[in-house]
Amino acid sequence: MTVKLNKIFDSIAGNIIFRDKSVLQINHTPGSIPHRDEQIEAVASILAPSLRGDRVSNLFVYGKTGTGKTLCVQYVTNEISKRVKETGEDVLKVIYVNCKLKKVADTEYRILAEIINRLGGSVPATGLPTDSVYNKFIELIDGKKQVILIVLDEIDQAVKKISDSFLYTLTRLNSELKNAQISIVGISNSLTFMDELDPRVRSSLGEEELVFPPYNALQLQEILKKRASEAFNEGILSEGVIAKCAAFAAREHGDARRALDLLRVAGELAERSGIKKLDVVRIDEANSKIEKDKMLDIIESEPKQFQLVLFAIMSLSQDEKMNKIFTGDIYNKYEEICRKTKNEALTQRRVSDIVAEFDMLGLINAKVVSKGRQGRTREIKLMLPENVRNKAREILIESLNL
DNA sequence: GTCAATTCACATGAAAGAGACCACGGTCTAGTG
DNA sequence: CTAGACCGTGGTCTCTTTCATGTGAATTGACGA
Repeated sequence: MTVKLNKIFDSIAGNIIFRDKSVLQINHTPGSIPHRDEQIEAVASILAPSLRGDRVSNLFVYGKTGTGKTLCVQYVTNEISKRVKETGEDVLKVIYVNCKLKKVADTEYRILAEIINRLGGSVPATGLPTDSVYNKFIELIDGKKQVILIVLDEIDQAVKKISDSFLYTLTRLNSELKNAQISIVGISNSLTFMDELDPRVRSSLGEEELVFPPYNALQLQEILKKRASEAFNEGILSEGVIAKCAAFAAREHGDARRALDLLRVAGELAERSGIKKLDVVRIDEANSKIEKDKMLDIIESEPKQFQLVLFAIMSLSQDEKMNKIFTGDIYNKYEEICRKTKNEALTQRRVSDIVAEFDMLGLINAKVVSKGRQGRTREIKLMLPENVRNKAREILIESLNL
C-alpha cells in the first residue's frame, strides 16, 4: 500500500529523478544478490539440515559492514522457512535479532525477551529475574520437536557490552532441551571478535565459519548499476557517477550500503535543487552531506552531560592559543560551564570516559600521551570539519539553552 | 655525564550506589448481586 | 463476592561515584669518571 501511495505522490510531485527511491533505501531487499553466490551456497548448505528438523551447526559469519552478511543470511533463512511452510511441517523457526538496537536487544535479558516475543510468547520489557526468563524460554520451545534458528546480528556489539557468558548459556541450553534444538547464527562486523571469546564459547559457537570479503570497486559498480536502473529514471545518471560512487565506497572497505546511500542522497540533492541530471559533482556533495548529517545527528541525540563536555571541547579548540587540549583543560572548562549553566558537574573519572566515547564516535581524536613529569593525559583534537562546527554549536547552545 | 628512582596527571579497572522502570503478589476499597 | 486500585518487594538497566591501581617519560639526585 505504501509503495503505491509513494508512487502516486511521486508522480504528482513531477518526480523526474527517481522512479522508485525505495530500491536505494537500506531496508530494501533486492531480488538477487550479485557476487555472493559462493557465500549463499555455503550458508545454505550449512543450514539445509534444518529442513528435516535436524539441528544444524552453529554458524559464524564475519565481514565488514555493507558486505552483505545480513542480506545473505536473511535471504537463505527466508528461503528455508518458505520451503518449510510448503511442506507443511512445522519443524523450524527462524528468529532474527539485531543485538545493536538500543532498548530492544542490547542486554542479555532483552535479547532473550526479544527472542521469546518473536516466538509468540510474551515477556515484559523488564522486571523479571533473568533465570526465570530462561525457564520461560525453555518451556516455550521445548513443547515439541523443532529446530530454533537464532540469528544474532551484530553479535560483537552485544558481547562487548555484556560479556560472552550469555552465549555460553545459550549454547549449553541444548543439553536441557528434550525435544527442541537450538542453533545459533552469529553475524559479526569485527574479524577479531572470535579471538576475544572464551575458548569454550569459541569452540561451541564456531562450528562453522564464513568470511565475507569486501566488495571491490568493480563489483560495487555492478551492484550500483543494477539498483540504479530500478531506482532512477532513464537518462538521469551522467557518465561516471556510478564509478565515482563505487570508488568512494571501495575506499570505505567496500561498503555497499554506503555506496547506495551515496547514490540516494545525491539523487535527493539533485531533486531538491531542481537539477534534472545527476552528475559527478553531486556525489561529492552527497558524501559531505552524509558525513555532516551523521555527526550532527550524533551530537543532537547525545545526553546533556555529553553535550556539556563536547561544548567545553569546542570552546577550547576555538581558542587560538590552545593548540593542544588535554583532559585537565577540558575538565576545568567543563566545570566552569556547569557553574554558569547551573548544571551539576560530574567527576573527572566520568568525564574521562565521556571523552573516550567521543573518541570512539570519531567526533574527536584522542591520543594518550605522556608528558613526563607533567603526567599522562589524552591529547585531544576536535575532528568536526569546519562546515559542521557552526551548526554543531547552534545545536548545543539550543539544547543546553545557554 | 649516566642511570635508576621519583613523580606527575591522568588513564584504566572494579565495585558499588542511586534512581528509573517494571512485574508480581498481597491487601484494601468500592461497586455489585 | 469480585474487579480494580494501591502498596511493597524484588528484579533489571543506566549513569555515576568511590576507591584502587597502572603508567610513560621528564626530572631529580646520587654516583662515578
